[in-house]
Amino acid sequence: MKKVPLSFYQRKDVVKIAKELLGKIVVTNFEGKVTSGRIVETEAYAGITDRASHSFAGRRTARNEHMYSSAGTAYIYICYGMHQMLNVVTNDKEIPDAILIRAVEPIEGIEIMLQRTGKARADKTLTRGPGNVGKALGIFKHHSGLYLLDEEIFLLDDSKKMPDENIGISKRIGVESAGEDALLLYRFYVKGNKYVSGKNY
DNA sequence: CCGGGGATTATCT
DNA sequence: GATAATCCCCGGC
Repeated sequence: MKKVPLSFYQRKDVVKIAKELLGKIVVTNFEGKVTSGRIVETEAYAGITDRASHSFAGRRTARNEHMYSSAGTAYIYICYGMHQMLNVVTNDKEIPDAILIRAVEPIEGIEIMLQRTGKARADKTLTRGPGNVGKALGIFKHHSGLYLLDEEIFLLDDSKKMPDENIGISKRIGVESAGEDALLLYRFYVKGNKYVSGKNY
């Protein structure tokens, strides 16, 4: 299986890329512990024009600095003081587009994921929702800035095509304070997959 | 299955 | 000092 190439991330249309990330496989390899899962839910955050984006209106701080990195960088931040959220940075350097990985379907290293999350069983909550994805894959804020073509966090493409009729589209979750931008249809998910968060599947 | 509310702290004002 | 791109548990049905 091949890594998702840099050219995939370098394109300009972050919403299109968010949709195309469905079906790709996220792998983490930290200290010899390999865990992976198939992406089943994503959300696009469209840089400086998107009121729901951390980089809206060009806001740039220590937290969101990696949104401005070149395509194929991981942007990880802490939400609600405890959840580690994994994003994929797209578009040119200095253009802060990113895609939040909201849910994956576990593939490899399920025992490790159970240890990390403290769960007794591998049920649908193991990797459902962005906070759980970060926890199961062992992702922390200090991993922000890693390059997705290196060996610690990367994406694989198994060449299976995700048919359009299997893809659901909706507004994003938890961004009510973004005004009218909260209505944008920037969330994509695999219809019927039990790991998709929310009730919308 | 569904809704309400508490947890918990980095980050920004 | 307020907010946050969330999660879990609990009670009710």
